[in-house]
Amino acid sequence: MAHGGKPRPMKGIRQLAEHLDISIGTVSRALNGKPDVNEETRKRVLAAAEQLGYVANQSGRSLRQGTTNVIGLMIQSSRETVENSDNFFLTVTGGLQSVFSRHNLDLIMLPCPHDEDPYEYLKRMVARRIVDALILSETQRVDKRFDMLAKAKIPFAALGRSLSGVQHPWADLDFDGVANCAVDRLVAHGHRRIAISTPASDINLGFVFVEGYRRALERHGIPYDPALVIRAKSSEQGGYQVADELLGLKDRPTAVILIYELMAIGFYRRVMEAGIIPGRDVAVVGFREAPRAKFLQPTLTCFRTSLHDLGVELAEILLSSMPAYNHIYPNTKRQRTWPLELVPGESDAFHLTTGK
Amino acid sequence: MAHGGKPRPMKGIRQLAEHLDISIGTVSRALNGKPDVNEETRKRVLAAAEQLGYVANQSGRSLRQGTTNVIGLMIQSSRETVENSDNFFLTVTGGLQSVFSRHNLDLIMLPCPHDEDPYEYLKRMVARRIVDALILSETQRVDKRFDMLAKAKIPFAALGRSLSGVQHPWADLDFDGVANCAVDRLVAHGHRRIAISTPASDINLGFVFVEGYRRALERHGIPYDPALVIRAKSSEQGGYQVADELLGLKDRPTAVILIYELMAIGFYRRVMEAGIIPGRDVAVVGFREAPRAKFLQPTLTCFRTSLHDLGVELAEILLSSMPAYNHIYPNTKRQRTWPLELVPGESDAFHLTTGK
DNA sequence: CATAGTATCGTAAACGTTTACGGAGCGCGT
DNA sequence: ACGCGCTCCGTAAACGTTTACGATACTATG
Repeated sequence: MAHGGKPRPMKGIRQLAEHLDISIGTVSRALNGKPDVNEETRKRVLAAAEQLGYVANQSGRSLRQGTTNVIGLMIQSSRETVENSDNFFLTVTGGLQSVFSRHNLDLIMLPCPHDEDPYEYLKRMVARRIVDALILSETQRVDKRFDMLAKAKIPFAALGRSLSGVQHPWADLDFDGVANCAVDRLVAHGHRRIAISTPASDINLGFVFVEGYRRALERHGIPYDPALVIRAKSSEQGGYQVADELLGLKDRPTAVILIYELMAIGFYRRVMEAGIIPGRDVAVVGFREAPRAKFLQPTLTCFRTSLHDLGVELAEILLSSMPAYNHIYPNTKRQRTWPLELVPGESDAFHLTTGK
Repeated sequence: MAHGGKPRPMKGIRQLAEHLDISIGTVSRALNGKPDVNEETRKRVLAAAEQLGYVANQSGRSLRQGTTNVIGLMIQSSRETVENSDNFFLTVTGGLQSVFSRHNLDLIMLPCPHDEDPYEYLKRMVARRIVDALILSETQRVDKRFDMLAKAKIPFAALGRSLSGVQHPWADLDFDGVANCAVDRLVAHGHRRIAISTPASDINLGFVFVEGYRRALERHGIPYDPALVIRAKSSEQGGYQVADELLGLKDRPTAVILIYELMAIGFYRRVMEAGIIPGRDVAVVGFREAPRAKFLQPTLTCFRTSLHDLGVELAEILLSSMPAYNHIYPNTKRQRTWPLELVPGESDAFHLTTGK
């Protein structure tokens, strides 16, 4: 109240302290909710901080307590994923944030440049200590990043499984279950030659997907034919290419399972060029539901899920493995396959033999 | 060489210094390329740092020199954009990074949660001093964020224009030019009633787009009819809705300009439901080129550009307005409309009156 | 030889916090 | 009167850097 006037830009906690005629230590304690401070003075401090617009300098705080209150989500804008991944990550991000924000944690995205090795990039980010914990995506089959983070004792969780040695927390879409469900449905509709698409890179989800497919076939006593597993980019072009390859086979499949729903657009196009009509001559099942898949004709059979809720789950998994928070999120299951729900469409609604 | 063994995890510059038997100050100078250090010792220091995997702690550095070497790209995953942002941000990010990495600057993405006011979110991020400079996207017509950053003296650039008071650096797609070009082309093909779509929110690009359209019409002596400006979401559904609204008009337009190419999918669908064939009965022009637009039939006339290069330009614009870098990037033009190139398709290739 | 200049390095202060530690004041029971 | 425990607060050290400043050794110059 003494030297009134406009709230000048705060320089630091020291100014705030001498404005209040309290010691700097007490101010800090008051702001951080420490117990040994009079409730009355705490109110004063909080009010003054609010009024003067004081916010603790993150660098000072991090330096002292070795914590940043920031969680990093690493994404690799690899050439393949960059074509279709934005909505995916942004939606999951929404779920993550809804949990983190409750604990005053901020989420930042760490986009690894195309031309940099993801491992080196991550190492740099870790060394900089800009984040307290990490969420990794686009997990490789064997992923050195996990071992590195484990060794560096940085808490992390993965959006996607991996076969790495370390037992890490993760949440992942249930590729296995989807492949199973798709095969079951197609077999029930009379199909025996069923093709499947998988990403070209050695990202782990492709293996899980194909493995689920393989086991489902086995269950139905259908031989596994490697020629029916097509590697292609997860894009329209990829779908086009898948159709192209399958059309070239001597013994063509009667059904196909696509790992990404957008591929159906290209797939439809290519087979129609060959006079084959999806939903009548060939059955098509897509993976995730996307708004644009709704506009396909015939409508695409695919799988629905809430990526937002997946983000929520993943955030809780991460927090449960952070020492500072695992009392809030007790040791829940730290590895979670996220279910998807079948959305029947017209693209595989016919029965192969009866033709209806 | 003395106490050999595995490179233990570095604790700090101090350990590195005593490992080399040099003073901590010299080590710091050597690492940072300061002049007054022997080239020979510098080599030794760099080698040791590399070998021991030492990387400067960012908190300590930031605290001392008030700089973080991090640039933030703020994105708002607003409900509308999240559905269609596609690869847009990730592609621009690639361009940004290719420039920033040359200066040892890292880019992080700051995703503003749905439920938080972007202004408050930004204020918090600024107060935390986690970034040196900012790139703002999805600029509003009047955008308080600009004034705030200007007042706080945080360097920034915008991906998109704004009408705010402050004269800020920006790079933006040439919505104006695109609208002009599209109108010119359609008029040349005999059209006089031309509709246009614009986003529902008060994001600035919509205004620029429609304004360019209005002026182009004026140039051709065609009256501006507000009924032909349709507000819709930039998605397939939005395109569907645009077609729906236009079909309801008594005096239907013969051509439409869509602000987002994906809208064409929904637009095509709706008009075909009404027995109207795009490219024959109605002319369609889309905005940006996207892989999936290639799969439309008839092919969509749209506009191509390199979003990566736009990112490069934007990065340079930002650096040129940062005190520490503007000697490297001299005062280039700090406001840049980014050109797009027409990609003629079949969707507007016919002449209205001759019908060919 | 004295002096000035140069190249290289060490010392210590500073950046803004948090927190361990101790001290002052007070009430209370013996 | 004394000691004890409790509440509240001030002091100062520490986190890991960078950098202004001064110190040293050496070279060149007169």
